[in-house]
Amino acid sequence: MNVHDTGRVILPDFLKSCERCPARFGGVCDNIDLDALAALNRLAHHRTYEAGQVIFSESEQPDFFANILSGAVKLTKSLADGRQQIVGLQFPPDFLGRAFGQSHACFAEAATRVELCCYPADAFQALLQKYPDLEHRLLEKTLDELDAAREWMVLLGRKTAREKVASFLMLLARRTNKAACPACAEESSITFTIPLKRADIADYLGLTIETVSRQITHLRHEGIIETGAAGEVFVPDIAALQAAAGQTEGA
Amino acid sequence: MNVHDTGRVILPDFLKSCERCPARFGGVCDNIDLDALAALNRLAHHRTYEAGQVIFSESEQPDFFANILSGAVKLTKSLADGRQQIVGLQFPPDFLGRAFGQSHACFAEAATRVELCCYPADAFQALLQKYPDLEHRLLEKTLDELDAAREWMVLLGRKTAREKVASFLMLLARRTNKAACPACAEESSITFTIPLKRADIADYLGLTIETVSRQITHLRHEGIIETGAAGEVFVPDIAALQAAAGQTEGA
DNA sequence: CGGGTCATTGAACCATATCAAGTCCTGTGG
DNA sequence: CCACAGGACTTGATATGGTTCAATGACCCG
Repeated sequence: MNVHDTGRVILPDFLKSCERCPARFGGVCDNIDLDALAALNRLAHHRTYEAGQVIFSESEQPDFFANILSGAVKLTKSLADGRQQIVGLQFPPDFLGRAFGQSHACFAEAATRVELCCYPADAFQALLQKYPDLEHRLLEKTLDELDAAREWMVLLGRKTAREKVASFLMLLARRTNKAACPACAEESSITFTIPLKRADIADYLGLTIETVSRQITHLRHEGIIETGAAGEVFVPDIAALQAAAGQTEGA
Repeated sequence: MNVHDTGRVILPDFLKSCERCPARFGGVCDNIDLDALAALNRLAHHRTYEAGQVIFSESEQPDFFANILSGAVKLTKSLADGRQQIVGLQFPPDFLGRAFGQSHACFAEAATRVELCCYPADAFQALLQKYPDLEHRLLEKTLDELDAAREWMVLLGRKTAREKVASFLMLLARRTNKAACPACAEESSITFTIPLKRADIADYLGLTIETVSRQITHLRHEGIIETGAAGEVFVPDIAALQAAAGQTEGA
């Protein structure tokens, strides 16, 4: 993960729209020089997708890249017979799209209502070339995603259903609150909302919806989580959930 | 994947040692400007590891990065109780190491005898800053690895044991021969050697050694592969193996 | 109230794990 | 040349976690 130090910089007036941007800290546009930011700003246009809408599809040539401003995006890949796997779940301030590729190699779909800050593909790639700072940020973010993907490979290959579900809840606890409130990382309890249907969770964890449902029920009976309406989850003791998730040795 | 166009450039004398390097095409040092290449060349020193030797370990701060010149490297992560998952299998001309990180987030071990072309970490990162070309190449390679990791997530989460083993063999067929002979991609049959023990294959595929063994036997009985001594595999009809591997929709 | 989607629960089944021999290969020493 | 020891792999029998199939329940919206 990256240290953000642009917070100190006061943006000039014409970058007002970036000042309060949810992707301001941690996005590709964070911690780059002002010229680059200004150029990006000129390129940007916002777009909104409703839950379930396709953002781009596999094998389609990228025509734009984007920062996620709000909501959650599923990246999925499927086998010829329809089996699906979610290969990435993205939240603000993640970057969306595969630079320098013939195609995004996967399918992106809004899991909830999603707001994006979009850049036309060609122009963005030109900026990457012009501003090494920007390319550096993209590299950092790509490396972080690679780390996350590998962490998930451990989950998919070696964890039990219970550990998978617990890990998924831990991920949400971390991702959906870090942005909102970096300080509350210290809290020992937490509340958040699951932005996915059971079918999506199953596709993310390499399980079936029935197994996901059973494991959630099981965690509830154990007192590790409490559930409310509309996918609300309360975790009284994060450490207990963490333990149920099984830890990777390094961490 | 990237197009290599440096082939046309004739290297000056003092870069002789790079001229015949197995990482010359496709490595981080491919397709960068001559100054950058010369700087890398000055930094580089070769190192050899025997099969089974640890190259670096998780949580250790990176002190060098490297190109793989020959052999195969396993990147593994494990859970606290010892369950293991191989999260990356690297061949020439792959890049080894996590730039800009507090730690490599995984454990690297030589799967076979391995030759590396190593760069001291600090100096290499300084070059990344100095030569955007080089950083660009690293970004491209990182993006390719992310694609590969996601492809593998589909395998881990959604493929059957038979498909997993067939996919693994396809991977070897592609990786161990592409470098050696780009042209033979067109052949319909192929021979290669499995550079891993059953235990490693199992850790790569999220299976047990017994299951791996049974599936290999099964593929042999079906006539999809023939096996010789020392892990040699002959695939009479690549398309048949490809079919057994299950295809991801886009491909 | 009725029809749809989504989630939960139960029962039976099956793919893969687990446990336990056995076999093959290779190198070593007599 | 044979005996044999150890590791890697294979094969078999059994167990089980997770899937599959089927029914039911909860909620929403018109």
